[in-house]
Amino acid sequence: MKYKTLKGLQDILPPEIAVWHHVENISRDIFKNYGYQEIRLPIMEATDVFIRSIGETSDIVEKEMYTFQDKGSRSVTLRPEGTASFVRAYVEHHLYNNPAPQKFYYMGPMFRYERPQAFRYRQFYQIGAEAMGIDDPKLDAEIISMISAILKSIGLEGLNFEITSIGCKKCRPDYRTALKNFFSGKLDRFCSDCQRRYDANPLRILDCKVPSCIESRKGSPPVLDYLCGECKEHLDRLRSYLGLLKVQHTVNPNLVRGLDYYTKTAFEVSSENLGSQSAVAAGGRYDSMVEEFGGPPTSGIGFAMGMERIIPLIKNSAGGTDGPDLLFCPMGDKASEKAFLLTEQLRAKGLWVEMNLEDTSLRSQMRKANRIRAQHIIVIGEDELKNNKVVLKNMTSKEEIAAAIEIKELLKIISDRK
RNA sequence: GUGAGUGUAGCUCAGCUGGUUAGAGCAUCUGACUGUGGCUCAGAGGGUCGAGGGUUCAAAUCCCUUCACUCACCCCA
Repeated sequence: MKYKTLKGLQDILPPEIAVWHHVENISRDIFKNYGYQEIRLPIMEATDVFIRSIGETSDIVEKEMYTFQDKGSRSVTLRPEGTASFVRAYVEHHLYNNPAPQKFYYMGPMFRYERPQAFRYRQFYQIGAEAMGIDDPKLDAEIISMISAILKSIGLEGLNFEITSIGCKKCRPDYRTALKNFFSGKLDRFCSDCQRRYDANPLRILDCKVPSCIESRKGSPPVLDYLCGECKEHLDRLRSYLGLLKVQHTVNPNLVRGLDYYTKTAFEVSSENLGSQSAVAAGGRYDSMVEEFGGPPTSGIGFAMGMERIIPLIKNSAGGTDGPDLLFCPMGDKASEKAFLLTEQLRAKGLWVEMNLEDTSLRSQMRKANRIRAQHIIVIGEDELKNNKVVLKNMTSKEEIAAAIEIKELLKIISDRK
């Protein structure tokens, strides 16, 4: 084999596409009910768009971006996630001038240069949404409830919703200092990654899974104790709204997002059935990114869900698809030409029509009709041409009906029996 | 970037401690008294056994190297 897909990329073939459409259609329907409109964004941006938003020290920026120079020597990057591009567009097109909240959704491929693994690809597809201009936690609750509605409608079970608050510009620095103070004396007890994290992003030490680090960080100051009044109230109200909407969830103070732009609310939806890549959807609030991108102070909240993680969770996803409404089985050149014409004419009338293009035995044509699940067939040969009559056979009921070789009549018979 | 596992037909795999033209099931195509399918039966096509090197009279099988894939760590959707 000469060529193969690049590592971590995959072809999605027709049988599976049906499931993708299923997920996409449900999402679109529910987004519509919640007032979200589709937005389509480029799959690459100036590299700075991602560095400035996701964070210089984040894993994504440090080692996972597909970055290259274009022919004009500009550094461009294939988007590793959707929100940064979205905020760029939001500011570029002054979308904040529309009545708040402005709500958008998108679906499309993202790119991260990681070692592929089960449910993890280098090109992966996300469905995401962003709601802008309102900092009331009702919006947080609404978006989490919407995710729940989508996933429930898709039919997923065994999902856990976790939420937390990671503070804001005002209170996070205090917490950061408190953490560093706590760790500073015993840094040698942590793994090399954590020692690096100490300077880069001490919050990530809380998420380390190395046993000695888990042990050594016991008694570290809890995030929630350091939230400012505003952040604390935000979280409390979010919880009460989620309760009102009956969205089951737990608070996980150690939930750490890999993106630096989050403020206040962060959340993650995980599945028990995905092995080690358990995150199905995740998101959070970002109340200062618009301003950092040159727009007016505007709060925002968004999420993304991973298609490759949702699709394997869908049960009995393999559905048998029907074949063409009609298949012509011509015998001989003359008949084949007539069938060729009729096929085109009936297609123009809105039917799915196929014909056997190879001159093989009727038996083999019938076999093929069966295999492609043709709903009806018409055998057309010398006799049929001479008499201007054909027999239309229903392949499931075996019922046969005589008909004139005439578009209107064929169309009517097939439409009636569909 | 680190660690482990696996590479034989389109797919799933068999091939024991090395021994003649490498197998099965499924799938594909064809045929079964010349124009009617799904079942059955018969047959056909399809593999440089991931690649390169080595040991041997002899390698899919043993050794080395390499590549690819998979899973896990890190991190994440």
